[in-house]
Amino acid sequence: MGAGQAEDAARYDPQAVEAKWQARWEETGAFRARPDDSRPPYYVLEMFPYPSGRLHMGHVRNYSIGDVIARQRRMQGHAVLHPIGWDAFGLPAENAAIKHGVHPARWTYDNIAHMRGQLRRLGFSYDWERELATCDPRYYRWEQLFFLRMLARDLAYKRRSSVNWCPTCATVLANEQVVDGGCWRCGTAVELRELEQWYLRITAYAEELLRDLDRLPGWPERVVAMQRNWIGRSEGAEIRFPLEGRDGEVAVFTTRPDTLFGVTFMSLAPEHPLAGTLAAGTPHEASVAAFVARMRARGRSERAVGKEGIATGAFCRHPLTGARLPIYIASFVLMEYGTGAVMAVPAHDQRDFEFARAHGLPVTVVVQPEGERLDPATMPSAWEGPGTLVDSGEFSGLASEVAKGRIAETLAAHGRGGPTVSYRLRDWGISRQRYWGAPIPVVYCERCGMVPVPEEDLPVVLPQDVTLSGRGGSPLATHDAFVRTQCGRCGGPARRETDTMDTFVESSWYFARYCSPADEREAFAPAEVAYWLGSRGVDEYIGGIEHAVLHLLYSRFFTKVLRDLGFLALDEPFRHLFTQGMVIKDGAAMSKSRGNVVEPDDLIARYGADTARLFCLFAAPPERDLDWSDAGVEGMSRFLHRLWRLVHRVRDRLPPPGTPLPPAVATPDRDLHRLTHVTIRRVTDDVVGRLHFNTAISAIMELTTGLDEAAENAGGAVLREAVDAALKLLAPFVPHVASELWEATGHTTSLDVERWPAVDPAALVQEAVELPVQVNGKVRAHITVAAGADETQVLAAALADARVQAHLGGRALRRHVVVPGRLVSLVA
RNA sequence: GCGAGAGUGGCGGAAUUGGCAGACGCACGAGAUUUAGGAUCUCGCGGGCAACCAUGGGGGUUCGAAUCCCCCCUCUCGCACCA
Repeated sequence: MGAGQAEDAARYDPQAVEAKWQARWEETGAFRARPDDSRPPYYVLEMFPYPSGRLHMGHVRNYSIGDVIARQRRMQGHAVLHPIGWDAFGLPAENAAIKHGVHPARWTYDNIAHMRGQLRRLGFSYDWERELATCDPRYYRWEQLFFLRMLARDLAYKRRSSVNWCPTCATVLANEQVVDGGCWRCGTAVELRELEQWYLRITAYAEELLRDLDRLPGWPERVVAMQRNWIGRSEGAEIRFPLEGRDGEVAVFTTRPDTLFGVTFMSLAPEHPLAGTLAAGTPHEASVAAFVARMRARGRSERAVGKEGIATGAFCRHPLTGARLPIYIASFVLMEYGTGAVMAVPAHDQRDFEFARAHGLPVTVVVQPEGERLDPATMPSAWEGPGTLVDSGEFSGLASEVAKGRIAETLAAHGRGGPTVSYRLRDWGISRQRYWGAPIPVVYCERCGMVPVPEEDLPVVLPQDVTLSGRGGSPLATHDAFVRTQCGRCGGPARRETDTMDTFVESSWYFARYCSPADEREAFAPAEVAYWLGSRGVDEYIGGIEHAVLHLLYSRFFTKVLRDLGFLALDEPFRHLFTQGMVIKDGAAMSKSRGNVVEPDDLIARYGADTARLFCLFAAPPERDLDWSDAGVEGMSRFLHRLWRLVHRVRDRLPPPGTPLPPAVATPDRDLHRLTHVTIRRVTDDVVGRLHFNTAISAIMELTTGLDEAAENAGGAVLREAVDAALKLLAPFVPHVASELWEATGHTTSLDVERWPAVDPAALVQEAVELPVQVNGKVRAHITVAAGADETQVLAAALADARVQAHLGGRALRRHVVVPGRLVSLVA
């Protein structure tokens, strides 16, 4: 079709427009982040993706949200750091290698290349020069350094214990990575295995991690709550019960020291060290060993049914009364919590109660609730509430709350325990028996034992030439050239550690590395870190809620460790956290098995990136789940086409950019002028304050509708102001089409660096306002009064209205309320 | 059980501090234009003929409640034998 220029311009072609602007941004390095002391810094970060192969709509939404913030803050005059990278280690790469014979590195970097292309095609304003991949030795060498420094400070250590084992992934999982008794990645039921593992001492920071949650007002409450629960601080007492007839004691943790005189037996976890030894050489030995073996074979969730147990035949003594207490092994006692042993008080703990009834053990009531008398013989369940102590020696008669402290003190005086605090949080197990991860930089010397790799020998590079069988065991263990090495201390023969680190370690500090991703001498260049992170941390961190106690807890821990190691001057990594909702279609999350996946590539090919972004931002406020709607996408596309036509229709009437408004905007133009500034105010509030992009976009839509209606008659300068404002306000959402129209309306500057429009309060002033009038609580009329009218005038106008008169029906006015600018309320 | 959040038209959602409930978009209906359109434009669009009734249900506070208070129901998410 012999298209003239006019026809070309009249047609919005997103593909062409987007290609043009993406090329220009790349040429000019428009989004390069440089510290600039004349500007306030702003660091906006989205959780970096795992390079799974392709983006999904959740990514598009996540990164669209971040990009609006980045672009808007830039226009507000901030120097903005908006980086992107790849969480590139992990099991899928290794599984793909086993299945398809591709090397994990190849698979990973191919995926990165493809996904990088997708991100560029969406027009996100990243500083691509800061892109990093965690599988790059130039990245993980610093992680190995942190590990060595942690090792030197006893914040990293190795210990043998029972750990969560995923048989499908053939590796160990941290407690945080076990979800409902299954693997967080594949869902397979987790088994317990006895293994020697590396741990990071996150428990040393339990108190600070908990306390500083109060310093995170910019975090969603529920994430804070989840972390608080996860850390699980509880105050109570440690109490030690001496064993009968042998040396040693059983230590327990209890939150109810007040019930100490109600203890009738002891319960140990099957993994408790005493579980194997107490019955040794007695008639109980075989049955206890069998029970322990049976329990150990069970996973955590299988154990959670029923209250099984067995007597060891051994006894301990009550620390205050000397009473003889039988020791049991019980299925429900967890080795990971407290001391792995529980003092059983059946009258006042439901679990102990059920166990006692099942095993015919005595029940002793020592706390009587107010207005009730518990009878051990007939009570149907334990009384776990407060009350008055009975049968508790010198403590009888005390309120249970008071008795807690008294008994704990008395125990301390007798050297049998004392007040203490227990946490649910366990140390973070980071050993993984897999290949595609960062090597743990230690060696095992025949002479010196475990020896850290000297810092100057870092990085310990992951070898490329491995065979991945998928048959379990760390693949590195079979790599002779890797394993065989020299001791860094004595130079003798040594074996390398063949476990790799949990990939959550890499993602715990990447946000800081973005400050100086290419620095070869230091992990974090001080000047860059001081500027971008300072003591504030990331200004806005955006991602899914699923990492509430994984990544987000580990990152907080790492930040505090790096601070204490002198790498950062930061207490908390993320000043403000934004958790976006999921993308839902047909009532469920998009997934291949459901067949409800929308491919970003298809969407972009059909409508362009601007439409894809706009829909993600418009369909719901970002913290809520987003219901996908193909028709809704059409609507967004229509809006952009309409905008395009509108701007091209009016562009010939626009005076040159920068034409000043007349000193006083005259009446027919006032409405558009006012609408422009009302919109600026609404959009600014929504984007800066609440991050409610859906309402910001609808406000801009209203402006374009108003513009459309006023276009024929509006004066040039006011029209220019409205068009410019609309394009600037749209720039963060739909940067390509906004830039193109900006250029089409005669601007020679780049829209990306334009200043965000400011509200002119004078423009908001109205000459007359319409007010609703309520009579006895119902709106009965509308009156128009001068904007500055005082209460008397407004009331007079309301009473003069015929409909108001009719509804008053001649009755006397009993009361009136005039809210200036809002309404009039009359009571008759 | 504990913790967090949500419940508003046919649908997604709006109402920022108690002040005109339903902005904006979708879907739908009518019309215009068009060779045609799943393009574009205009109008309409919670229910009810109306008085009125409507923000999960029931009470309350108030001149006025989607919004605040009390009780209840439903749904989503997280944690859960944590001693």
